[in-house]
Amino acid sequence: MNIGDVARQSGVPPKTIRYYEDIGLVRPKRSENGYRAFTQKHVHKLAFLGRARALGFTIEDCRTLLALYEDENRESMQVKAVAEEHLRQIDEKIGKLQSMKATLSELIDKCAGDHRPDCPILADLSPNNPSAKE
Amino acid sequence: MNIGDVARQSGVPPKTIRYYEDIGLVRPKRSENGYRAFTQKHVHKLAFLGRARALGFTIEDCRTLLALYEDENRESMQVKAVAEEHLRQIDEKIGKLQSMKATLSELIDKCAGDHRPDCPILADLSPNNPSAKE
DNA sequence: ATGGCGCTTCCAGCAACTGGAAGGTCAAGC
DNA sequence: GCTTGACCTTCCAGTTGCTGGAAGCGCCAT
Repeated sequence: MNIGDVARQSGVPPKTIRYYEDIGLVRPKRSENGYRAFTQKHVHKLAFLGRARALGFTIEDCRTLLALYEDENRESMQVKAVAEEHLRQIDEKIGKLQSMKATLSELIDKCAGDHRPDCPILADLSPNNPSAKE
Repeated sequence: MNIGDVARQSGVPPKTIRYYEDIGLVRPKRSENGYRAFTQKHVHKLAFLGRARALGFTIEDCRTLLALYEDENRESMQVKAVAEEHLRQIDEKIGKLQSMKATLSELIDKCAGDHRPDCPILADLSPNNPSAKE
């Protein structure tokens, strides 16, 4: 199977598949003509990767998950550990974003948004403002 | 003032200040010896940038905000517009992360996390799973 | 044989820094 | 006067995960 077919079947774009080969996530053989020769197994793997990435796992996480996926002797706690750590990272990101959102919303509320130059948003960003964190 | 002092006073690391000069956010003069010569105004600007970045504004947003900050004839609606657009982006990110979090939490809950290989997390990532989105 | 796709490689770029190497400067101490 | 060490300078590379584009083959149909 050529890269285009695999892309269609797995939902992972050709460019990305080549990149994944570069970093060793998939290792297709080559045909006589130099084309990458994929099997159904590769399609499978790539779809797996696509889903893991969609859940926000890093490439390194994906490498680990893929290895566990293919390891008959894995223990589900290994998988769970990776997922839990990832969940922590997500929570952290959400927390930061929500804190930004809170500040930003507040400032936006206070800003008249008219034709006058006075603006609480700029005032807050200004170092003259004593409400600086750190 | 040398870069180190400015870094201490503004909270922006020297490397970052040099980078900001590279991309034209600050334009310090140079001393005889080739050192960057900063003024209090630069400290001010850099602190402003530091805060804007901490609120998650992109560098391009920062460029815009800084220009508005220094423009006596700005209209607060211009600032507000930038902030509102940024808030939208943040909301979008939060939404995506929360959706990931929801899926991930669910899977983690379902996973025994023991010594057996069976794992709902891997099962969900597997393309054999019909619950695929997209 | 001529299109027009599809495949290949390699190089560059995105965002926003950050680390490190190689080297010049400056003030202090002996 | 010389060394030490903390600064400063520039430039290059790496981070994350692709994505776009150029140049150049292969393959199939007309």
